[in-house]
Amino acid sequence: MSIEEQISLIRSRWPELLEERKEETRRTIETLPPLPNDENYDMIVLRFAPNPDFVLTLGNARPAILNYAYKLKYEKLGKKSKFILRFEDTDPKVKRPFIDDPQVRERYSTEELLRYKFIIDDLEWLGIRPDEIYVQSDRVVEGIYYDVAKKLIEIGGAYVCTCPEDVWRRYRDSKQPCPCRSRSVEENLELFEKMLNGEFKEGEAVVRVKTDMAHPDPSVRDWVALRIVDAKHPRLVLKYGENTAEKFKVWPTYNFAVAVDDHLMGITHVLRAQEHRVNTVKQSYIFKYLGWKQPETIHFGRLHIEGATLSKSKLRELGLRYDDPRLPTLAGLRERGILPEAIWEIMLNVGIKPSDAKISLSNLYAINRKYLDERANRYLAVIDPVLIEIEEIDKELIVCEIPNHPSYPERGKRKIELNVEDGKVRIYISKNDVELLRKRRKIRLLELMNIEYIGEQDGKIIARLVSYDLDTARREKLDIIQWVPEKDNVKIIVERVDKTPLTEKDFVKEFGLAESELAKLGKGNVAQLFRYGFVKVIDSRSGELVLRFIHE
RNA sequence: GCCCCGGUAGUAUAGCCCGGUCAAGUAUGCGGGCCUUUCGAGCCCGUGACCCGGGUUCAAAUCCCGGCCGGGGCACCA
Repeated sequence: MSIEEQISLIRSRWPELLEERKEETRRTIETLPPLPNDENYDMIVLRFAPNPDFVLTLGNARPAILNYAYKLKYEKLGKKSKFILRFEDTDPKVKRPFIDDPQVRERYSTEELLRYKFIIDDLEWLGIRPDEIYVQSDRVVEGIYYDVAKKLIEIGGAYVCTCPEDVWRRYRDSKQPCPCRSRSVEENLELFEKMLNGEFKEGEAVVRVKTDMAHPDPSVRDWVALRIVDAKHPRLVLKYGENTAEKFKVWPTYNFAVAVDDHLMGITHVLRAQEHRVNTVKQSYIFKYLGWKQPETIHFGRLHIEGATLSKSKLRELGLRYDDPRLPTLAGLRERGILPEAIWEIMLNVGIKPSDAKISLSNLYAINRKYLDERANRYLAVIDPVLIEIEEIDKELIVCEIPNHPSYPERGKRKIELNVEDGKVRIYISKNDVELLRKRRKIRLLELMNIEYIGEQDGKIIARLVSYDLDTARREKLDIIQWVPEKDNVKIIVERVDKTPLTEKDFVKEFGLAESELAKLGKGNVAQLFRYGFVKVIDSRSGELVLRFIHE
């Protein structure tokens, strides 16, 4: 029955079913709740600000997609809107940029690494194209943060603190100001100049923002805006050479750089994870001192995925390639066969609510399957092949046709010819199905014929032809199984990753045979193997086809 | 320990701001059926949740208080 026929059947018999069905409430860009106070802005400016210390993970996809989704949403509503990509690479030591790793060096040119192309590629894959791109280490060289820091010192909003860290902590914990806090503006400017000139070593001087020494959260009390880091920034080394990189050792902290840049870039709305909640408070002091308008902020919960960590540092510790299909990096998911549409759907579905969300694998697969199903053609393949000889064939040659995709007949069919010798034809079936055949006795070979089990001889199964027609199989409710010709076939190796990330040291491999047509699919294409699952072609060079199992 | 933020079925989400139309919707999962030359897709049916206790109210998933549980932060990381 076609869908139309089914609907009309239901309509005639149970009309109330159709009428009472409530509308689906699937999340789309249109159904995202409006951003706070959006009417106060002529243009909505959003940003995604990753640290380029690794490629993007599924966790980063949430802020990336949500921010971009709002840009698209407001554009659709006829409002001007902008999406900025900003690389926050202001820690050359603890969070070194991921540009000197051999994995990226072999794939990207120096020019590309300076642009942190590996992240731009991840976004591109998601269909995200930033309107503007900034790199904070460039802005350090341009002196942007130093200028704002000077201004802040001049208006008495910041001071240079030369207390040793442990001494400062004691002041902080007892809510008392340290002696540095009362230094004159002139003194502070002079000391700051010395910091910039390299007259202090790491840890000897920092610029602190005057906040509130009695603030209930100790980390808010006179937080550090700039500090000295005794390491050459790898990106600056690559771009300008050792000597120049040597000169820039005063780096803004996250909160300072974010406050300055959010203002300078005209960001109107910040959508970020809830771990940044206190940072909004810290940053508010900068905005108040300088008379800037602080962006509207929305904090959403953290994202978890079943059976995997999304922590970049932990993922790096695994020592795998960043695009290993076992990894929940975007590059890994891409290799695995997960489609960007599926990631978008999940992120829009999870939305911007403040509670944490755990994505289950079965949910991810179900959504991905929906998109994969229409683009993956169907092929015959068997795992652990067992030869089966079918007797009593009454033809010289058997020709059958397999539809490329049962749901889309317009995609055509392909022919498979089987030679008959002495009234016998030989094919392979999966070891799994042998048991089925023994038990049920009769079985239908998909698009080929109905057979009956006779016995076993020299490791092969002996069966006989019952009939070719489908009606017999239907009438007798025969199981339908897939098969592969004895001669015209190709070896396959399927790599399976059922856990993300790895719990096994190696991939689980399954060996089998597929119809030779499958070998025509190029690397990177997806297929569905009948009664097995969706696979992606990862190598087809050596006569053996290497496939990656995506999911059922 | 201190400071924040959460808590709707296995999972995710809608509703909560502006209490009644919510004996709680949707997706996925799970169970069953139909359809189909796949264990895929599609269609149908079923399953299953408002953390607990008080309060306010004619009426609470929705408002208030307390508890419990979970998460995040407490860096010269981002």
